[in-house]
Amino acid sequence: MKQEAVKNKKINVPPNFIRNIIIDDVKKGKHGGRVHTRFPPEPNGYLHIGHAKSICLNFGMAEEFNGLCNLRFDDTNPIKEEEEYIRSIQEDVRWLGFDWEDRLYFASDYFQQLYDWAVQLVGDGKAYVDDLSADEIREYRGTLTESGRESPYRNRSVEENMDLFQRMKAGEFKNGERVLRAKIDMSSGNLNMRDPVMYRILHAAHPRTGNEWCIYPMYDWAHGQSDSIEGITHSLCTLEFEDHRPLYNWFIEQLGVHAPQQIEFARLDLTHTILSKRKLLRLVREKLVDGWDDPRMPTISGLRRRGYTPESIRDFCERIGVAKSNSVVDISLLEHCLREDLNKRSPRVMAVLRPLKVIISNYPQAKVEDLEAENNPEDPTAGTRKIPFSREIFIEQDDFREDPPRKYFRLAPGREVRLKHAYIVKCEKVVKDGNTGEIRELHCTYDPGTRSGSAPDGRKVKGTLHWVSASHAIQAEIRLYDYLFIKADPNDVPDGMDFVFNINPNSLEIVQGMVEPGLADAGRGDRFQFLRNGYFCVDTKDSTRENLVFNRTVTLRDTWAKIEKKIS
RNA sequence: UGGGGUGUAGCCAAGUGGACAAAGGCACCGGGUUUUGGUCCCGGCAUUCGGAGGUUCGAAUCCUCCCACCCCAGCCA
Repeated sequence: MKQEAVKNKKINVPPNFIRNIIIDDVKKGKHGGRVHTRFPPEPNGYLHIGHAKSICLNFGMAEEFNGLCNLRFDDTNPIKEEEEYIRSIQEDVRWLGFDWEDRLYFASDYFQQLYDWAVQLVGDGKAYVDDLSADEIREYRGTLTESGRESPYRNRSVEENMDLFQRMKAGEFKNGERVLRAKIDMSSGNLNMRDPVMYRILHAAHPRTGNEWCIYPMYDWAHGQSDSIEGITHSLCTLEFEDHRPLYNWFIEQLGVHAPQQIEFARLDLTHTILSKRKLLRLVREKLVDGWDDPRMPTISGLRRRGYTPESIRDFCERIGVAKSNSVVDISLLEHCLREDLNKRSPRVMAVLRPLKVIISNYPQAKVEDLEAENNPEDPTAGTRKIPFSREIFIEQDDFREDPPRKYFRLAPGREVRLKHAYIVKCEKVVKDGNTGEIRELHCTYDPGTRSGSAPDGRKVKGTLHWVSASHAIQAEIRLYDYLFIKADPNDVPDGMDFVFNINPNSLEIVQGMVEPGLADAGRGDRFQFLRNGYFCVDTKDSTRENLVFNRTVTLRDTWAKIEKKIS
């Protein structure tokens, strides 16, 4: 039995090329068989589902091979980085279920070491101070097809470079006046090797180091060396860094320090979603959404507020695999993982989104019955609860059709339907507004012999509706979320337009619904399945005891919607 | 003749010369169960691996050429 479980676990974890490399390295005893990874976010925005892929990979590989995974902030650009992001990123990684223990690091922790190493390279004649302006450096760099030219300052003496670099650090020069560059090869086909900038002058306060520094290392100079300092064995990053790898290796080799192996994988892309930090920032800044944690955002905080579980996100990250081809994952896979998890764990509850009053004419005026309802058919241990039933109830407007289409087996004039956990009722009369013709209420009769829903005569009733007792139900604000972008590819826009063009105008619809009375005690963040509707959670920001607010996490699969679409 | 990558079903993705007339998942399409048109269960869904040649008894896997797409010219990461 146990063996089977182990086997099943193995089967469920799809192999990927990174795991294969690590297995191989461990087998060969590389790095003493050690596995040490890191998740290295830049604190310039909130984490999103794409980062979750990287987090799961890095922490996952470490866990699988009894290794370690660090959390390291790549905070080398004080102009873009903020404390708020440092805070939120930690919260999100933790919420996803990962633990960096005492290994919280910052590239800025290594500024002094990085500087000392830079001095070493200057001393070795492998780095030089360049006085060219940014524009000139670009010109000298050449183009994709033409070789670059060497800077006139490239062959300064070690002494002069040393002096200038120290003065850069001392704050003698203004922003942009000079940079430190590695002396590599201006004719390389790889632009990253054409004397990359290592340090730029930035007279800006850093969230962590304050005004201690006015020169800041560039990514290429900081990242690999940080990896090395931390003893990272496998430095996993995304595809766009593939042609930085030669530079990554070059620095490590010049320094002769511990050499981590950089391995690149394809970043996640999702349909109906945008995962560019720049674009997400724009949605926030232009108030096209209600902040980073708007439930329509693909950010971890948005998904959390929407009602996603960390388990479902981790499952998703496992299922999409890890490879090197650029791909766009269908968001329905994410939703599938979500539903699968929520189905197992969510208590069922009845809530009517768009109420239609039903009067059960043959039910006694003042009578109230407490009916027993199971909390979760998927989980027998979830128990049961009592829900009140009375003469006047609300059902969903969608559950009644005056002129029902084919295959519709909900309520219609003269038809019978079962009320979940209650009785079979029959629609006797439709009451309409005299002026508008709008359906006001329904008059039904119930069959007292069908309590709990089954008929003693054995007659079959196809439809089962959810409902709430009108006088007992409580009102709640229900926020119905849909995709933020109408098109699978939000960037597919007419000439001159951008992704904002594809924002779904109906991504949020707010209704005042009626929910069963037991929900009065629901606390922020609690998740439920609203029977036949979907999964909902109590909003963590706006919900109060007096004014319950629910977010729709995801709908239930809706076979009827498909049938209806087909027959119409 | 710039460099670096990738191409397996609508979408992800295993597979790295022989038990492959190519796993698995999502989506989709049928059917069954069902007091959620939910869940669950069963079945279908690539004679073919970007294309063309070649090597081999045997190729998605090796070789050659070609095609398509992605990334790189920040003192961003």
